[in-house]
Amino acid sequence: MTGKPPRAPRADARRNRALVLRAAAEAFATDGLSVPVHEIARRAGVGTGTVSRHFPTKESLFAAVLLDRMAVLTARADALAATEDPGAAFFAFFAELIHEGTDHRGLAESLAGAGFDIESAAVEAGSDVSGRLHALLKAAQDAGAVRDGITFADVKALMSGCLAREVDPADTGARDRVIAVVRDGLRAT
Amino acid sequence: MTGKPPRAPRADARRNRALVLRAAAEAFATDGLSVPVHEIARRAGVGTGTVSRHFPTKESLFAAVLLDRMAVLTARADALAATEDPGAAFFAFFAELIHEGTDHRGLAESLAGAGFDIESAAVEAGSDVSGRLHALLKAAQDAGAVRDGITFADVKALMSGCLAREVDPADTGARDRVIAVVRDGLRAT
Amino acid sequence: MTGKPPRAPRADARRNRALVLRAAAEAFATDGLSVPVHEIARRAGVGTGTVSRHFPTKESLFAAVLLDRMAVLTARADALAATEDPGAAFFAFFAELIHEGTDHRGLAESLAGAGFDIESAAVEAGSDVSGRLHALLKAAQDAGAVRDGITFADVKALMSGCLAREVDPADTGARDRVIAVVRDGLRAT
Amino acid sequence: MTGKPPRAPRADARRNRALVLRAAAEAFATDGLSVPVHEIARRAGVGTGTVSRHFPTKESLFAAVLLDRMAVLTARADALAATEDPGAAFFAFFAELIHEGTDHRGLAESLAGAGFDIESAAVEAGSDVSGRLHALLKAAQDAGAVRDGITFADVKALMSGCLAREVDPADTGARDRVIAVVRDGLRAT
DNA sequence: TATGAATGAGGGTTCATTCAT
DNA sequence: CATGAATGAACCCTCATTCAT
Repeated sequence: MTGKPPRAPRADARRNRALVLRAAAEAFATDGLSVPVHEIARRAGVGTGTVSRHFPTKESLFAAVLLDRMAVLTARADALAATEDPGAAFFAFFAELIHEGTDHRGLAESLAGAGFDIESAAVEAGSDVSGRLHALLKAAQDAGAVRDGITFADVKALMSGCLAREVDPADTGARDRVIAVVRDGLRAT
Repeated sequence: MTGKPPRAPRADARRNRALVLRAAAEAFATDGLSVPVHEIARRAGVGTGTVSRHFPTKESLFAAVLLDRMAVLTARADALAATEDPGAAFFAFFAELIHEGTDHRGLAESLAGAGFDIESAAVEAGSDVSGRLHALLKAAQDAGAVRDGITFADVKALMSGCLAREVDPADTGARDRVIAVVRDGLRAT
Repeated sequence: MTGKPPRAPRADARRNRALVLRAAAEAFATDGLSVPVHEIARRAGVGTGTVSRHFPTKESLFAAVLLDRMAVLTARADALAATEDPGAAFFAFFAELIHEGTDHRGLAESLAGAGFDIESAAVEAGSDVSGRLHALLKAAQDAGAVRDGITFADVKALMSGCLAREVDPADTGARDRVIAVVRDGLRAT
Repeated sequence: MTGKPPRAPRADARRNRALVLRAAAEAFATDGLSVPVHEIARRAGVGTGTVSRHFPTKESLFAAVLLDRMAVLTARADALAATEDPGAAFFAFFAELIHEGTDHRGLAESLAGAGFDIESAAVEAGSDVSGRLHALLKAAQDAGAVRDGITFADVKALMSGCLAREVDPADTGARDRVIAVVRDGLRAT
């Protein structure tokens, strides 16, 4: 009678998946994309096979790590999109993305073109932080809060600059300073 | 006495060194830091052993590649430092660095923290593009052309943003647009 | 006394055993011995643990698959042994074995010495198709229908030739042609 | 002046290549296709990388092993083709192929369809033992020494039978007995 | 008893570096 | 000095088997 509909995943499987995801996020952030899968498994306290079961390839694991963060960010973007000031919304989301990515060496590497393609990772998983950012940008431009001519690609590049490792992760002031520079530069003249 | 006075390198050795350096610059730029040493040797038309002889490690080869470019840039910085407008000098050098690094995937990766540490590579080789940029920055700040509080690290981060692969290398306009944003953001308020 | 009298297996256990056996036969035949146990479980619609419970190792599963077919063949051999013409009986059984094994990639691989040892698999399970074939061979030789000197091992080798994948499974003619060659070659001179 | 024409391989490289080839032939023969590359390297007394350098994939190594033997056989076939009796030539070559393959478990597995595809391995390397056998077969059929209707595929299947591991490699008599059966069966009626 | 998640050894391959030629 | 073959650790991934649920 129960047939074979995809049953809910077992509790331990879910827990391990989460453990792996957390360990991977940390490992990618700390050591970059070149961290061995083996090391991720070790940190998660599981066997390498368990990692592979949940995430068939290393790339898919990275995609999942990004997705995990992105889910939160997507929601945040939607909330901001509903506020009154498009310019403020865009810049707030921009800053949030930066703070999110801070310390994440893997993310920075991916943005820089080393290792995996970040955009395809996001697409693969169906997330759309990019889309949200794009929309917020357009709204801000329509409202005159961001100078015309600036493209979405430009914004992404500037983002990657704010995420650069040159900015001391422990130094919140530095991060904010760089963000401020970009923000002021983006404002309409 | 006859021991080991640093004899002048043989002519063929010098030529090979140059061949390797050129091939490496191209390879790192095109394929990123993960390009095999073997491939660099192939492009240079020499054996892998020759590469290793001149540059004991892959990292030292990358450092040498950077250094090579840096030598040119250092001279350019000195010329700019002698001009009248410190602000213009700084921004010109900044833009020049960006254009220099454009298309250089290895450089972008290194800036993003993937692979080798760019600063230690520079230090190792004794070059001082960083020092020049630092000095130009300071002069510009003293002249009130760059807002106070901005640190050298901030500038490097913003540079890496301008070098991000998101900016289409073929699209000069895009590159300049991003540079303009950063420049305007850096200007004193 | 209440210890462990070999209780009759539960109905669902028996059914699952049969499901696994059928799926395994198909899988081994189609994909060869290297088919993953996981895949067999999937085809059977059971968990991998269920497969392992009934057949502790992959090899024992393969042995069981062979045994299953062998049971039918043993009966057939006994029927043929009761007929009048020993030569005809032997050759008929020989052909039957070939047709049985046709298309069975796993069987062919096993005969060729890849993967599992077929003889020990049969012995392990107590089946005796080999014994039947052996007996029929001896009778045929005694009747002068098969040349002397031919051993049982020779016959098995020739069988494996008739089962070779070079013979197009879809081409009944080819199969029969090869069988005919072996039959004529085996006949007394 | 010498430019860069493919220079003759170094002496040690040639020696190692030969060592690997010999070790591989032995290993494949003894242990079958599933023998680890690592084990082949161990037997050859070289590192695993050396094996990979000479033979980029395991399959290419197997192909080379076959090719090595095939080169000899091709020459032998050509010699036989020049003799007077096409029937004798065909059967002699057939027997030679069998003796060649005797004991070679890897070859038998490949013929049985496990592991690598033997035909494509041969083709890849440009050898054409198959072609030679085919030609000898046709000539023998034209001369009336082999019954009509028999195809090349039939012959290959029967060959694989003669190579079956059931035939004790140490028992030359057994091998010859099986070959005789096939030969007599193939003769025109 | 059934499940399927977990295990972890082992697979083939790559590549920076060394060293005999 | 130049060469490029040799090295072998390390990589990611597969899968037969075990065991908690």
